[in-house]
Amino acid sequence: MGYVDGGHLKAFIERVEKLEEEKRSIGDDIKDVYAEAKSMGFDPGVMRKIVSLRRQDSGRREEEANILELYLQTLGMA
Amino acid sequence: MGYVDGGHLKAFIERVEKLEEEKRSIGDDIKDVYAEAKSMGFDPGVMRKIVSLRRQDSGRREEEANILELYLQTLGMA
Amino acid sequence: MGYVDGGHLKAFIERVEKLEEEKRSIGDDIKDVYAEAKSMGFDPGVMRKIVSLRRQDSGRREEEANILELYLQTLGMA
Amino acid sequence: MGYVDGGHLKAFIERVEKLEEEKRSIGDDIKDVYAEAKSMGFDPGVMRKIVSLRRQDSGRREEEANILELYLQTLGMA
DNA sequence: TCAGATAAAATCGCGC
DNA sequence: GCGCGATTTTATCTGA
Repeated sequence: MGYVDGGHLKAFIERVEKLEEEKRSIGDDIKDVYAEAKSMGFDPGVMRKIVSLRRQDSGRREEEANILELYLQTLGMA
Repeated sequence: MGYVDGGHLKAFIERVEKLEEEKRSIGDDIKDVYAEAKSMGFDPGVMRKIVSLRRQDSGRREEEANILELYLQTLGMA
Repeated sequence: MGYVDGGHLKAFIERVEKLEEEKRSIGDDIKDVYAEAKSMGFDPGVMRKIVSLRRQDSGRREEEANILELYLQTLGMA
Repeated sequence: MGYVDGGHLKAFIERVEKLEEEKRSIGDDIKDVYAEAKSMGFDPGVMRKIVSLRRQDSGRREEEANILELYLQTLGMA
């Protein structure tokens, strides 16, 4: 122990950093969309709520599917 | 008063949702990189710390470190 | 700058640590409840899902109230 | 098969929810302490770091710090 | 600039 | 012991 393959480590770190940069860039794009919408008279706060509610909806649907499956498993095990 | 252009609103919402989906996808890619690194013997926890350290603006980091140092000394922990 | 009231700082830190200890203790109590339920034949996984869904429900109700208020404000401003 | 004792289940769920409510309440208390400290001129961010440092098991902290150091040296960042 | 809300990151704990 | 998911904590962002 004590040896580290610096070349590989560096490559991994840089891949992560590149991906994080892309992610940040998309985050900026999202902000731009809200700004553009706002400039056209839409309320960004309301828009964010809508997006959030729609996200929760799909999340909840998934959860419900999961719990259904769990119930079936539980019954199947009994 | 009270009129909302639903067509434009819908388009904006969908653009945001598409971008958020891409963002999530990149997040998954990042997880994959860490997993791959781990499978080669690297410690993902430490790698994350490195990425985090590099991400922080060094100026602010030093500033905060100084305050922390001061507090620790005050508490007799340094 | 450079002076820190160590007495007050220490007191605050200790208050936080005491509260965190209580929080951890309650977390343990929760685990105990699940364990007890499991010993009586209930499925902890299913129970957690139920608790989670009920929590989401109240959260969603709040969010819907928020968005309603936002809409009203938006209309009131128009 | 398929029978569930709803009375007991409901009781367990409610015990969990009550405990979770208490936990949330203590979380709020902690936030209050930080707010009060801030109002007296302390830096909450730094205070959180101190609490975090004290919480960490020092043995494990040293272990991880060593690996981090090794990686940083390998990358030429140390 | 600050508080409050939102989202991201790190950590923790469970089940497999 | 490992991955996965939930929780918690941190950081960012928005609006006052």
